[in-house]
Parts: sequence; structure tokens; C-alpha cells
Amino acid sequence: MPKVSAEHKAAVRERLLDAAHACLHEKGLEALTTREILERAGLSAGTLYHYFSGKDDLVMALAERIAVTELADVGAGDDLLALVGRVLGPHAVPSVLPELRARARVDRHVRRAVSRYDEVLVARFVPLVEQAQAEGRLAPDADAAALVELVELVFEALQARAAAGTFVTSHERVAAAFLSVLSAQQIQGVLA
Amino acid sequence: MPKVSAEHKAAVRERLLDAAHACLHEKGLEALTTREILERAGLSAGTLYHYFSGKDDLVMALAERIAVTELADVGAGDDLLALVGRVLGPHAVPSVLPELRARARVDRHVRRAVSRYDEVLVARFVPLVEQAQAEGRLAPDADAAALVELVELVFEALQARAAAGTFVTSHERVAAAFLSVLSAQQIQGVLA
DNA sequence: GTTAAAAAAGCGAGCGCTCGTTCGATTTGA
DNA sequence: TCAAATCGAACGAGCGCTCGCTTTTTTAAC
Repeated sequence: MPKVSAEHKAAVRERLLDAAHACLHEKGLEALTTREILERAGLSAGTLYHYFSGKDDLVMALAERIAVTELADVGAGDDLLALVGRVLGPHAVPSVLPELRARARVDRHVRRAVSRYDEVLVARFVPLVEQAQAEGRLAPDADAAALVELVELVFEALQARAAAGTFVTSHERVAAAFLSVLSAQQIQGVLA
Repeated sequence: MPKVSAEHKAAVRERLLDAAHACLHEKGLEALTTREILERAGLSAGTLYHYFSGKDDLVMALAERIAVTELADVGAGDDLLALVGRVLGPHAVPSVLPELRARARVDRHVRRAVSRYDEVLVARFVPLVEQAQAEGRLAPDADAAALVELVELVFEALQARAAAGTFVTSHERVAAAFLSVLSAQQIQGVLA
């Protein structure tokens, strides 16, 4: 096809990202190959380079998209419990973020994408925590920023466990423990 | 050299594992190559296969050794605070465990090694938590097993962050938040 | 005690393979 | 008709790994 509509270009690009995401989820980052991505997308080898400058560029675009889409619903429910359910629930899609997080240790480009994700996550958590504080469900005088970081910490671990499928106890039990952390009175004394 | 002493064999094997651990720490699992391991160990290509059946075998042996050595001191201090300090302190060596954890999602051999590590970790945590309960520092009637799992959850996230170097606040502050979780009274109501 | 045979550790060029990527030919919509 | 999108064979590099060779220590025969 020649000079095609902008919608078509965007659609093909999304198709490539979809294929890459599926490959990443099935085989992991180490086994992510351009050939398999292209085969799954129904495209040929050279076509990739009309949409991305290379594999790294594609991976970065995918990381950004994951960050955006996985966070799209955060905050919509106005409730941390609903958020936990979305991450841990039986219908939750295992996240590939923990793998990107691990790679971020040695890849500064991935590190930048992940830290941008974290920034957005914190920004979305802050109003939820502040609202909970205003309603008296959380220690009212505690440092909200530190509280948010603790929430994010547990959130990360739950995400990693969900991805690895290494839960020991039931989802409900872990979620309950998570929420108990949020409502722990003694946090106030340490973080205030 | 021919049939050499068992000590020599063990020493060379350890040298290979040391080299692999250094490479893993510097470049990450995806960039871990037999050539670099052997070069760092001062050995030639074929020699590796006198000690391991292949690269996977070496990686698995390394994972086991990491699990053993990283847990060697756990419980020695009889104190969770000391443990946190060892993981998060300024002299702590960044762990490669989070990367192995991510790979465990798609590699059943690594998954087995990591879950064995987790079993040992839980076994070491249990007496620490029970002792804290007996001393009244933790909710006495709470389910110790669930409490241990929550401790492990936070521990995992701290470990992952230490490895990635993505701490936002100071070590002391996160450690304090961690400990505040352990001493939170309200956990009792949820987990008991 | 000397020496030759045997065995195992170490070596390294090179194999087959897969990877990401290139590039000229081909197809197709504007 | 022309430019852009697609194709796919091919390339160079790097991977894990092999295998025949050399080196070195143990073993054994005398």
C-alpha cells in the first residue's frame, strides 16, 4: 500500500504493539523476538522499521502504552479496595510490569519509562489517600506522601506476585492484609 | 590438569559461579553470556562443560547459591529490624533475586528455585514473628502465618526497590514504615 | 625410584543457529 | 504515474555448545 490514511498507520502500529504485548506476556522479555512479533501481527520482516526505528524503540513504546493503559482505570473507582481487586482479582490480567522493573536495573531507557509510570501512579494515589484521611479511615495527621509510598510499595509486591502466580494464600486474605496496612493507626506515629 | 583434588574442583566451580554472579549483577540476566562468564573466570570456552551440563544448569546452580547465601544470616540477629537494615542498609549488596523472580514467570526451573527460597524465607521468618508476638510487640492473637506473609510481601518490595535503586525517600523512612506495619494493632482484627 | 600409560582438566577454533537489521524488488492506494 | 507500504531473501554479529587437541597430575608397572 502507498501513502495510506493516518488511521491505517496508527492501526498497524497498534497491531504491532498488541502482538509485542502478547509475546511479552507469553514468553517473557528475554524471548521477545521481532520475528515472532511480526508473524503474530501478520507482517513481514522489513515492515517493522517503517513504524519503529528498531526493536528497542518498539519495546519503549510498548512500555509507555502499558503504563498508560494499566493506569487508565486507577482512581476511577475512588476506592483503594476496588483497585486491589482489579490487580488481584480472578479476572485481572497478569502485568508484565515486574519484568520491566527488573530490566530497569540495567537499562536506563526502561528505567525512565518505569519511573514515569511510578510518578503517574503516585499522582493518582495521592487523592485517594487524602480522601481516606479526610474521611477518617486513615490516620489524619500522617504524612500523605509517605503513606502513598507505603501503599505503592505493597502494591508493587502484590503486582509482582500476581504476575508470577506465586500467591500462597487467597487473594481476599492478602487484600485484607493490604487494607489493614492502610488503616494501621501506628503508621501515624512513625511517618507524621 | 587431570583428576584433581575435590577441593580444586569445588574451587573452580565457585569461581565460575562468582563470575556469573558478577556478570548478572552488572548486565542483567538477558545479557548473561557464557563467554563473559568464562573470560571473567579466566577459563576457556569448553571448560564450563566440565562443571555444568550447560548454561541453564549454571544459572540454576547460581540461583540456588544466591538463595542460600542471601538467607544465611537471616534469623541470626533475632531481630526483624536488623534484617531490614541488612537488605536496605548502605552496605547492602543489591540483590539479583527480583530479576530471577521476574524470569520465574516463564521459566519453571527458575520458578522452582525461587519458591524454594521463599519456603526457606518463611521458615526463618516464622520464629521471629512468633517471638515478637510472645513479647507483645505484635498482635498476640493474629494468625502468625498470615502475618509472616505480609512481612514477606513488604520484604520483597523493598528488595526489588533496593535492586533497582528506585527509592524515593530515605532508607530509614521506608524501614520505619515497614516496622510500623509489623506493629500495627489493627492487623489483628483482619487476620485473626 | 624411574618411567610410561592413563585419565581428566583446560583449551580454542569453529559449528549451527537465531537474532536484529538491511535493501532492492514488488505491490498498492492516492 | 508516483510515492509509500510491504515483502522476503540475505547479512553480519553473537549466541550456546562441540570436539579434537594439548597439558598436567595421578596411577601403575618394573
